[in-house]
Amino acid sequence: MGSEVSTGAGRTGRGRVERRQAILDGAFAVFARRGYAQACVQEIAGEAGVAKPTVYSHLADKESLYREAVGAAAERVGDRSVAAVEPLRAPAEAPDSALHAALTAAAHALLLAGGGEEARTVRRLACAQALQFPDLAAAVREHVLLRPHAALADRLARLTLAGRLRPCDPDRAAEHLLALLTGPLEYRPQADARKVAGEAVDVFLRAYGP
Amino acid sequence: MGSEVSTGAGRTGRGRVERRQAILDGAFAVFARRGYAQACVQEIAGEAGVAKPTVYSHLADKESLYREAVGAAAERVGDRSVAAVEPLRAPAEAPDSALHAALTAAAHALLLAGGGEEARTVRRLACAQALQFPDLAAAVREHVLLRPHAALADRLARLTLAGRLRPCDPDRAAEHLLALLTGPLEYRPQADARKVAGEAVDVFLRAYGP
DNA sequence: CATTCGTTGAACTGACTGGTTCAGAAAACC
DNA sequence: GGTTTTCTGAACCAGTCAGTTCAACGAATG
Repeated sequence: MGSEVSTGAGRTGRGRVERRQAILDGAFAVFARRGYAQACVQEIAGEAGVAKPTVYSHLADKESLYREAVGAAAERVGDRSVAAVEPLRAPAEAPDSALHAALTAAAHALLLAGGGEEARTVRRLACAQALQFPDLAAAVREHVLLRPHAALADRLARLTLAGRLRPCDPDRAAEHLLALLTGPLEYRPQADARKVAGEAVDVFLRAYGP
Repeated sequence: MGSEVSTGAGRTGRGRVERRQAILDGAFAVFARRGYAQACVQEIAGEAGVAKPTVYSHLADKESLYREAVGAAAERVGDRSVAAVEPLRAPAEAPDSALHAALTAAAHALLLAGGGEEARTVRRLACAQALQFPDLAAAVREHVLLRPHAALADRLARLTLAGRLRPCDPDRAAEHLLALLTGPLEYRPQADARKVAGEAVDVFLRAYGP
């Protein structure tokens, strides 16, 4: 009781939240390379440079470890994806080549955010335990899939209204653009992101251009 | 040794292979609803209407059960997908509307084969244990993803050569069409397959039509 | 009828691991 | 330096489940 008065921080001077974060980071790393069932709490503790009881003093059990670690990562990925779409606020009077460039840039950023290592891992982990933790899978889906889709659809709607795209359902258009982006990665995981983005935008604009 | 002479069948008069198949079917069902770790061999035996030692008399261990069951299902899905593309051998002199119709039919069939319950389950199971059985994941990928892609690319190449599509890389075109098909299912799992297929082909032909 | 072979049910072993406990070490605080 | 608190390491408990063993059973077979 005395220590919190003196420092004002959580409990032990400095390092309460940092240590919790270290544990969550370790948990994510271990879950990523072992999967849920194979990961043992012992190893997570080691990864975080901490003893097993310490882990349990921060998170209730293995399940919480998983939920917190994966959920936080999903949020990060979602944030990055939404941010990638944000610059797509086209000034109405720009030429068509600028639209093409802006779209390509956004597509490329989106691909880096949604196809990167962390994003891939999050999707795999969520899918792997979808039966056991369906609510977590739903939350990940919300962050990683639906939020970026909604953000992109918003931008496309504005572009359509500005006459930069042929009249269309922006939700449908967003689905198609995202599919054109992420689909090729399934078939060629090693493909150059910039090239994939360029091709996707080309096809998209041929179909949805004015 | 004596019995095979008399009946000519595997071992016990009738039912050796049928029983093995029943066990594999049971295994697939149980793995599908529990996941690998949660599934216990006892339940698989029950699902197949058989005792636990009988299971082990047909397959070596739980891992084999998983590999055989998932592998066989992946092969079925792959076969169905390839068959869906097969009718796309367009007579060269047909009108463009016939191309559109044929493409839509193939797309719809492809969607039913690759987006159906079994296909989804196979993908989930393979992805879930990808770390533990990477070779199985690769095999599933081969059957469920790469084989249909190659078959479709073949058809698109012939169509391109016949002047029915604008000159393009058929591999890339196949990726894009498949992406347009399966992508929307990620965002709207309940969507009408026929509608999704129609929209995908519309977009595809606007971008790749002659 | 006697034999043979696969099936069955049940019990058993062995390994693994999540989660807890506890006494002692280390560090922060005054 | 003395006090308090957290962290550590190790042992421990309990539950689960893969895989095995075995005696009894039943159906074909001769």
